[in-house]
Amino acid sequence: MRVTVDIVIFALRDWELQVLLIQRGIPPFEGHWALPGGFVHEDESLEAAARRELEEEAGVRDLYLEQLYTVGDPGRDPRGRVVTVAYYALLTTEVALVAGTDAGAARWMPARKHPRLAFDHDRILGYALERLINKLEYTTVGFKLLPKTFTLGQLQRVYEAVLGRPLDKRNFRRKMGLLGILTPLDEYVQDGPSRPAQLYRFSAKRFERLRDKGILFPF
Amino acid sequence: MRVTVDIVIFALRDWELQVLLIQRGIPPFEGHWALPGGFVHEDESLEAAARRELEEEAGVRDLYLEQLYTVGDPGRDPRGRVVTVAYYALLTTEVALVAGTDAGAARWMPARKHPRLAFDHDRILGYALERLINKLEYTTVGFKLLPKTFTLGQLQRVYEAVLGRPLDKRNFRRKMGLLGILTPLDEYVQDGPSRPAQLYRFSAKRFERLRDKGILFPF
DNA sequence: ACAAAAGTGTTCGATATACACCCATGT
DNA sequence: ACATGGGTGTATATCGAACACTTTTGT
Repeated sequence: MRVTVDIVIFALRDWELQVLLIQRGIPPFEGHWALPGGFVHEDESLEAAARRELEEEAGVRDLYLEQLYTVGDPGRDPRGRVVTVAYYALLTTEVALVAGTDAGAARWMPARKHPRLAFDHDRILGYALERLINKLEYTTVGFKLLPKTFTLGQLQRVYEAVLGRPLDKRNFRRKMGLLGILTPLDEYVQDGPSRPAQLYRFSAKRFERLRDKGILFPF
Repeated sequence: MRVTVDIVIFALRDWELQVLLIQRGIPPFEGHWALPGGFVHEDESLEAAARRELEEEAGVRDLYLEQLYTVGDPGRDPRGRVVTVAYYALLTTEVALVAGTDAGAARWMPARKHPRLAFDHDRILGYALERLINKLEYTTVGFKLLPKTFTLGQLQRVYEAVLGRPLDKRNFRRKMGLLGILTPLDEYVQDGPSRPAQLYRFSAKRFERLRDKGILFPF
C-alpha cells in the first residue's frame, strides 16, 4: 500500500487567502490542478515527508505545518491503492512572495474560488479551510500568516481574509489587547497616504503563561 | 508500507469513562495492553477496516466512529514501517455491556488510569481523550454514549464522566433546555429509591435546523 | 423518618456586539 | 483640501457561574 502526503499551502496575498496549486503534467488528471504532494519515503516520518515536498515543490522551509486528515478509499487514485495523509501549512506574507516561483506549474489561487481539483482534493481543501477558520478563533494560527512584526490593521486583515467577513476595528483591538499577547514596539510603518501604524509582535511567553493557567484554550 | 487502523473504544461503564484494551499475545510488546486494531485490506476503505476490527475484536457494530490522527514515524513498530490511522469510537451503555466479552484478552479499563500501553498507544489514547472532551462542548457526541432515551441525570453523568469534573445540575439543565434539542417523552424511569425521572430523546431534526442557521457549531 | 435522586430561578460578573468620531500623513 | 488608514470608548445584550430548597419515592 502506498502512502503519500498532500499539503494545502495557505498564504495571504494581496490580503486574500490563497492556496498554492500544481498543474499536473502526467495522467491521471493530466492538466488538472492539484495539491502539492508526493510519496513518503521508507525512512522518513510523515511530517518530514511533508516538509520535503514543501521544499521541493514550493521552495519554502520553516513554516507552520499541521496534520489534517487521512483519506484512503480504494479507487480514489486510478493507479492503485493510495493512502494520503493531508497536511495544511501556513506561510508568512514575505515567504509567500517567493514560494512556488521555481516550479513552472505552480500557481497561487484564491482559497474560496479555484478550479476543480484532481482526485478528492476539493474535499481536502474544503476541510482545511474549515479547520483553519475554527482554529483561528481559539488558537494563535493567525499570527503564522504574518511576519514577526505587524500592525494591528494587518492582523485584522488576516482575520477578515480567513473568516471571510469584516470585523469591527474597535472590538477587534480590544479583544487582542485583553488577551495580552501582543507586545508593542517603538517602531511605526506606513503604507500609503495615512497615519503611520505602530508595529507589534506576538508574545509567545505571555501566551504560554495564559494557556497554562487555563485562561486560553489548548492547542 | 503497511497501513493499520487502531481504535480507541470509549464507553461509560458504572458512570465512568472507560476504554477497551487488548492484551497482546505475541511479540513485540507481548503481554502488554494495546489498542485494538489491525491491517487495512487492499480493497476496503480506512473506515471500513476500523469497523471490521471493531466487530472482530469487540463484537460491536453500528456505533459512532471518527478519525483521530495518523502516526507513522519510522521505528514506532520494531517489525518495520507501519503507518497507523487512529480512530475513536463511542459505544452506548447497553452495547458496552456485551462488548469485548468474546475475545478473552479484551478488558475495559478507566480511560484516565490504565497501564502503560504498547507502541505509542499512550499518546493516541491521550489525544483521543482530549478530542472527546473538546467535542463534547460544541457537538452532540455526548448523546452517542447513551441509549436512544435517557434521563437528564444520566445525560449529566455522561458529561461529568467525560469532562472529569462535576457540573451544576441547574445550569446543566437550563443549557440543555435552551438548546432545544431534547424531546421529553411521557415515560418515567426509576433507579433506586428516589423520584422517577422523565425520559428524553435527542432530537436530531431540531439540531440540524439550529446548525444550519448557524446557531450551533459545525461538526 | 430518612435516604436518594428529581426538579426548579435568581443574581452577578464576564464577554460579545453595535456604533462614530478625530488623528496623522501623502498627494 | 481631501483621501486613506490609524487610533480610541460607551452602552446593551447575552452567556456562564454560583448558589438552596421542595418533591417523589423506596426502605
